[in-house]
Amino acid sequence: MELIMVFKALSNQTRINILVWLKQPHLHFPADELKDYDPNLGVCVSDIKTKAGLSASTTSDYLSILQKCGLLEATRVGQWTYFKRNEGAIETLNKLIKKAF
Amino acid sequence: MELIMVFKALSNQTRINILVWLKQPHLHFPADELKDYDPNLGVCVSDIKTKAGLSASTTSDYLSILQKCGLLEATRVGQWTYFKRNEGAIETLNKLIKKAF
DNA sequence: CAAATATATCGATATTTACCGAAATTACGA
DNA sequence: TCGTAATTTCGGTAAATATCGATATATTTG
Repeated sequence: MELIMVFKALSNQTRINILVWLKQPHLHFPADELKDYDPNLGVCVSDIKTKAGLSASTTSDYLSILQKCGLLEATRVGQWTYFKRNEGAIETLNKLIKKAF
Repeated sequence: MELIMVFKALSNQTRINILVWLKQPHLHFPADELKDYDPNLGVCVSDIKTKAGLSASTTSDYLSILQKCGLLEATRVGQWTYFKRNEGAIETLNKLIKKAF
């Protein structure tokens, strides 16, 4: 995990929000608004797009940025891509930050 | 402390380095290369500039960015400005990150 | 297979950031 | 008070990031 990549990923309010929303999906994505949700897989791109109020392309970009630095994991199921937090990586990040700083 | 400001400040390798260097100044700024060092005040801009290999203006910019988001503290003594880590803020940051993510 | 849906990728433009050198500011010392 | 040193501020240019719409790629379904 590249600390600087993580910090770049997190220097955008929407990307911070996505990480927070995905901590408790049921809280931030009301069930009746969710097109698709599987606790094991996470939330699909469209639902995050709607919540963030961004275009599909930007949303896809953001999720990809968060994934590439390790904070999110993606699972493709049919036409959907579900994203969820990589809790292990987030814990590692906390330790890294505590150690480095 | 604005989390996003901190992340922006840290999305630059040199600024990350500065924070790490200032954790143990004696280790990263050999005594015989230090123009000025006071454990209570920190390290002066010129010494950080030399270590970072950047221009004076960029170094000043970077230090100011780190200071504005709360990670560093500055003390002006005569013609020198000494910078040191704000350990309290860094601890707060760790807690904030742990809580938010 | 054709149409529809979800997502990803590809330019394109606007904004932000990275850095620099020059100039301004402040402090010191002869 | 003049010259020198340390730092900051001020433009300026180059590179990176933000964000979009259009297009491309899968996948599902009629």
